[in-house]
Amino acid sequence: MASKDRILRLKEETRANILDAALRIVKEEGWQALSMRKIADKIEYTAPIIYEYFASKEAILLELNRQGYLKLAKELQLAKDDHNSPAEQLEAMWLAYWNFAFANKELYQGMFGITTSCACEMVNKLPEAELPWDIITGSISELMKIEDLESEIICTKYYTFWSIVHGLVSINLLDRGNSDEINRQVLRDAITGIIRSITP
Amino acid sequence: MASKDRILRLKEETRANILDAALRIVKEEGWQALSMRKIADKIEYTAPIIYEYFASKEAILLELNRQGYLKLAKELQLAKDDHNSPAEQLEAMWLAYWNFAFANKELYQGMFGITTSCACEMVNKLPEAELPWDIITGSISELMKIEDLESEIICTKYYTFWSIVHGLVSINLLDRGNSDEINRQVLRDAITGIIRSITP
DNA sequence: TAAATCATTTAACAGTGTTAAGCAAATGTA
DNA sequence: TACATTTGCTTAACACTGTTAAATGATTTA
Repeated sequence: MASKDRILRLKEETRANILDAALRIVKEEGWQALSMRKIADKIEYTAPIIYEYFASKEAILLELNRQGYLKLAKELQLAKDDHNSPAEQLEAMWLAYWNFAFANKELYQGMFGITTSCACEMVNKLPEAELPWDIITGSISELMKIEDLESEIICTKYYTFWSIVHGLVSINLLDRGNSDEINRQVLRDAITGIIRSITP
Repeated sequence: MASKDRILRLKEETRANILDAALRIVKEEGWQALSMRKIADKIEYTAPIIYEYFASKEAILLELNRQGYLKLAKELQLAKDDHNSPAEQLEAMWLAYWNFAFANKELYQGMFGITTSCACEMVNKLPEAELPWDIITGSISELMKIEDLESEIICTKYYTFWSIVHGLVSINLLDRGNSDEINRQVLRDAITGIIRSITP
């Protein structure tokens, strides 16, 4: 009886190992270099065994992204909890978003890269309460004193925020035109600018 | 003697055909589906012939991107020429940028997609006068009454502009959270906001 | 007409994701 | 203990990828 548990635990472990190996390869050699056989090598198995844990390579990428969204949500929540006023919360959250992107470059590329079009579908499959979207719009609606989280105005403001931060992030991920500090300042200016513009 | 010319002309033509076929495949089936054999099929040759015209698949992608940058620059210049004041020029140019992105979705993805890291290196290999960068910073420096196009302040403002527009574009390319009109309005607001903030 | 060059194709290599078949060890059953 | 069954894992294979070398057949040159 208990051996069943042990086996299940082992299975869960190799599943985690697969994901871990995949992410390690991506960090070392980039998304392009990720292959099933390389993953298998890293966990000291042969390739077909992976299909016992994931239906396809795509499924592995999807799961990595899912974990990325959860991780991002967790860090946003952490940043939010550190502050009381919605304005401070928003600033802290978008800075946390920025930090997440650079601390997890490859993950972020997978999650929000233009070519990986799964981002949208993926986001919708996550547990609602833990979505980055909800955590942030909460503060926006509080700041604007609008109850309905799904209202058009909240949605628009959220997208404005997201666009600016994501734009800065992605341009820095591919070009790094300015120094870190300058870009951080641009980010800060943009964020406080929007916050001011939506503060009643 | 003249036959040499004819042959050269034919060669130039098939080179263009290769690029054309590649872009058509990408538009029909996405970047992921692009393969040498498919290109060869479309131009009614076999795959190895492509290597007479391009060193590798990567080289084809690079050339497609190059053409994309030139096309974008041309449209920016066109938009610029339609207006006199630098403020109007900037608004028109960023709207043209936005329109280019959606009229050439796949091309834009290739040019500025996070995962395709060639964007930065590519841009630097283009004839200077025709770079998007130069066309836009010209108007910024005129508006701010600063001579030096390479000065830090101009550079920063350019990146601020670019980040916001690119952010809006790329999020709309993967999510389309709002309607077209709303996003266009967000874009307009953002652009006029920055223009106002840098107008002396 | 013979030689040389050119354009193009076929065949092949190493790699990819994925599936099916096989094997060998562990487990369940009598 | 002996047999049957399931499990874990590997080998072999398929269709595809980018790319290269060799072979072929047509065209130009001498």
